[in-house]
Amino acid sequence: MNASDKVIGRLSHYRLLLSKLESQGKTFVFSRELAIMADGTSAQVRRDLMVTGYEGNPKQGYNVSDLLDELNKFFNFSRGVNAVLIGTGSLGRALLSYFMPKKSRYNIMAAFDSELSKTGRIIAGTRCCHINELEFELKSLGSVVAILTLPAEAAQTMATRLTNCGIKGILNFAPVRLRVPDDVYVENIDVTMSLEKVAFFANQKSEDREKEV
Amino acid sequence: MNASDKVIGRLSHYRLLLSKLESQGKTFVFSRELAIMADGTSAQVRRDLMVTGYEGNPKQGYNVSDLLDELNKFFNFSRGVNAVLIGTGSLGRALLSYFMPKKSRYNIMAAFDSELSKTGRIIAGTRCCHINELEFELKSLGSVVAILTLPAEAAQTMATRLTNCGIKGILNFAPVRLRVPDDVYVENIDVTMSLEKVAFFANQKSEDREKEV
DNA sequence: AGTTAGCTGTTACAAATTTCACAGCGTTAA
DNA sequence: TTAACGCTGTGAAATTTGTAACAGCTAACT
Repeated sequence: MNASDKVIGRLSHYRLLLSKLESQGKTFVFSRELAIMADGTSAQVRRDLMVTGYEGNPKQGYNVSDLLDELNKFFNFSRGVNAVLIGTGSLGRALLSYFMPKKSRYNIMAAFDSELSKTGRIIAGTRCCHINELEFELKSLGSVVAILTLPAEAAQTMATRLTNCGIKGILNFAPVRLRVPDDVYVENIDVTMSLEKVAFFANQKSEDREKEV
Repeated sequence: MNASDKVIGRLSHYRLLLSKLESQGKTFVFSRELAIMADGTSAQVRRDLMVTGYEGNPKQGYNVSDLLDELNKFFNFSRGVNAVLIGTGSLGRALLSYFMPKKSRYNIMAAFDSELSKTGRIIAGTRCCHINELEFELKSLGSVVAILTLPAEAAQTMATRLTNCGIKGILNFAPVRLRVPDDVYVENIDVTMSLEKVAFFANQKSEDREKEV
């Protein structure tokens, strides 16, 4: 099975929508309804769901709970998602509170920082270790993904260290494209770039409006 | 001129790379070099740069400063990017420090929150107003984009309020697809979805590796 | 001045992604 | 039981996005 990046992103979104619907007590949902919530088309929803193998019912649509189970199986998150976070600057700390350990399926097992003043503490329920202990800690943690919230200059070095430890997935907030082996997946979130995109298109839309008048 | 979302994103990235190169004293750069830094191909770089109209030199490549100027002109950020931020939770505050007012070209003019306890203060150099003052404040601020860092439940209501005020661009961190008029651009950053993508592909890559053996 | 090497700009091609369209099916209603 | 409706699953078309290839040019060298 090979699904593209985009399909996986949307499936994750459908998963979220379905869990909302389930908690609202809805038992069946049509592709069209999901499409509206996900800002897509019904054909796209159906096509995306094909990769999971789950089949809907021509009259009732999709069974919310069953499809949700199927997606959870598909994502294979039975034991939740385990991660480590590197860099406890303001963004790193914000993510630690965001994924605060409790009912969430996302567990940040440990945070790391190079500044001694920040280590040895608990931040938002997560223990913060010195970066020197990275390799040692990762050995006992097993399979995890890494969240990189550190300055651009330090990101590549850290990515290399992480891949050397066998890390296969990195969520990178540093505005740098990381060079990693083929068997490692990197997802970039570049807030500045996104903001510039928004500003650009906002500008453009304003200008379009002016022209029309 | 109509450039796609993706092209604009990459141009923004080139802009960042060029400003780094300029500060390093590099005067000329080849499409191939930019491609390596941006994790793309040289053809794509050249193709992307076509939309700006700037032309390079077949022997020396692109003049770093000139191309940077051209891109700044293209993005029309001469007076910087002005934004307001809605929601001063942990993520909102992290972004306020990230875009801390100083040499940055990104100015968060004001932050808003519905909790009275958080308003009337200065957070990371940005004054925080009560959400009731949104419409009033926006009038005096002129053209800005909005950054939404608030709970999913509140996002749609706020998006509607913002578009009613004439906002044309929204950077949305809430895990909801916003319904806005056609002349408003929305860029979504969904950290949870991105993390799930990373976890999924990391899983897959690990499995692929096991099969090969 | 003429030649050469190698990069750019751009067109043509290829791949990926989305949308269309419709056969087939399951439920409902008569 | 049968008929009808309307949704799903999916092959095929359309669109979008990325890649390849090459003519043309410019600096450097003879």
